[in-house]
Amino acid sequence: MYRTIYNGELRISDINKEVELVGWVAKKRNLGSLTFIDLRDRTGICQIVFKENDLEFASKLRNEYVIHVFGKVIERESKNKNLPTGDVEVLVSKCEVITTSETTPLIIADETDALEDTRLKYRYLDLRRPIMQKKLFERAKITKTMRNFLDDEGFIEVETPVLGKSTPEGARDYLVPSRVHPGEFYALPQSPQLFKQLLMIAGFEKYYQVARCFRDEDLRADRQLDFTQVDIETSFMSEQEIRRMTEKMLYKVMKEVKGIEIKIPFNEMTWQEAMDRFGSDKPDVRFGYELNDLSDIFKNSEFKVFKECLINNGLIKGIVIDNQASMSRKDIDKVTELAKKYGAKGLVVLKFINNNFEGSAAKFISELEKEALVNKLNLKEQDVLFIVSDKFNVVSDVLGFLRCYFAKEKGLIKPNTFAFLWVIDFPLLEWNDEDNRYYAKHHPFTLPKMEDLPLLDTDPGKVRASAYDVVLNGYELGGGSLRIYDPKLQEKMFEVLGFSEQQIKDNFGFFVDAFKYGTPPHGGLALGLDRVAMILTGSDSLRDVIAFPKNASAKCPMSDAPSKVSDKQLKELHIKITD
RNA sequence: GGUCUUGUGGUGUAGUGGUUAACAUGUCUCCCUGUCACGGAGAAGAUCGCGGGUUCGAUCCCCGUCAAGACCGCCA
Repeated sequence: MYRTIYNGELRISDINKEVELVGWVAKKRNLGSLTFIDLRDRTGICQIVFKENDLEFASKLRNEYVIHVFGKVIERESKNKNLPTGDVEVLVSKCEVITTSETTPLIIADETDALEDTRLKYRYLDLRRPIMQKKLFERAKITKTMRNFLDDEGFIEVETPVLGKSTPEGARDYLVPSRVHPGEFYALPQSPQLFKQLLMIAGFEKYYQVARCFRDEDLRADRQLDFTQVDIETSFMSEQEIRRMTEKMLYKVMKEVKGIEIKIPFNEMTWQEAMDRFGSDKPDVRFGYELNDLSDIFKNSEFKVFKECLINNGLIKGIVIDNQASMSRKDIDKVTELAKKYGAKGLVVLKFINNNFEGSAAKFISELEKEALVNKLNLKEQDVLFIVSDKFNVVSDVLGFLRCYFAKEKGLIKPNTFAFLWVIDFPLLEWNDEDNRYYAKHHPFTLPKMEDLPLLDTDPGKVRASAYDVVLNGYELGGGSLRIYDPKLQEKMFEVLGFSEQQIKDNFGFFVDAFKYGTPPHGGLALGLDRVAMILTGSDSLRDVIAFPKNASAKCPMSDAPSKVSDKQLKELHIKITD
């Protein structure tokens, strides 16, 4: 036996107990004939004291040594109100060094000085920091709460294969070469989509899985190569029922993990409304700065930029930022640069000062237009109006970004506020100019809205889907849909997407076959567990809630993966490196 | 694939066309009986990412390269 109690659990009620403790030396304070050591384990730290005969031993102890301590719990002469264990300390009677430690390359404390690269290289030390442990404990609690909820609701957890079949749609697949079948490859799942639908056909009715998913795309602060989804599928449930159930689950998570009672049901917004008002299909609704359509006001504009935009079926929209008129030429240039990054050709900036507009484009605005703007936008002194004129997508992207940018700049985003939202009625399809065809916005198995079915032949881009996303603070937490269960409709979908008979057979043959044998209406959703954990722990990056993440260039700085393999391995896999 | 930013003792930063390369923290030694970001005194520790160029002289300017970060593209 190593310990009788955890370090972080010692309290005044333990006084006079003889205890055994283990842990890491977090800090040593040598006062001459008295030495204090903060001993850390996963529960926290407690102070141990060395006196008299033990002082020589204490002098040999260094940070991060693992030690085994025997002693008596005593009340402190001077207490520390900042520590849960601050009323007591352990007077050492015997101490053993279990293992020693070299000087660590980073400071093991909540406030470490190391950059992320160093932290990832020595991740096992980074994870020794109490704040990192707290985040992973919190993540585990989120998973556990979800599992408990789904178990209680009668769901069965089923594991689906990691080695599967490559599918053409969606993200780039991670491929795994087959040794037994030269020239053939497995793909790692981007999601267990097909399998969970097959489980519905099999008749399980309620399935879930905490599933690892893989996508070979570039990383971001909120994107990893491999990530975890809480994947859910149900039979015989309506869209509303699935949403209500998801809300109940998130309610429970928020209550048990954060102690916050969120409002359910969540607000709902159609995709069209989200795009029109916020320029995003995952809007952060913790602040305003909504988009306004100004096309009408400028319909007779003499301003060349606006005029040409409207002729080319574009539109003119703007956002109003309050108390922003003090921004300098330099600030405006910076914001314009950012806008260009999101595809804008330019940005019209109008300051509202002394009941008039200032800015390089102000001279192109007629008196009539000015009046209309002031009335429509309810402008106040020192407001600044940012206008973008372009195609719908560009206008939305740019203004959607700018509203978030200014909200951050102005500190409108308060920590520990959570704005959940459903975005519903997504478009079924998305046109791709490059490939000159439609792609499924969600995936090819998404059920179109029944009332929009006739449009599938006449105007496929207008068809809405029974698809929904749950959004939190501007992040897409997850999404789902009802699935097609009529083989004829599925055939039609493949047709609209431009798949040939052969392609369907090769890629989805087994799946299409299964639908011939009695398919229940079904649907579900998948929640990005990493993102939920990131937001609930108040982290800026997914990497803070994943134990061993990849860095931005898809490498693991600790293990140095990916790495070269031997010629022997390559030969077995029938693979040749060409460049 | 692209844009931008960064690279200086173990760690994190400052700085300069000619320096003994600065500061904090960490490390080591000595002193200290109530510390808890302990305090005091001292010491060690850096080919200024790598290669080339400009220059009498480059850590500094230029080019290339490598590495890291943020974002765009991409992520059904």
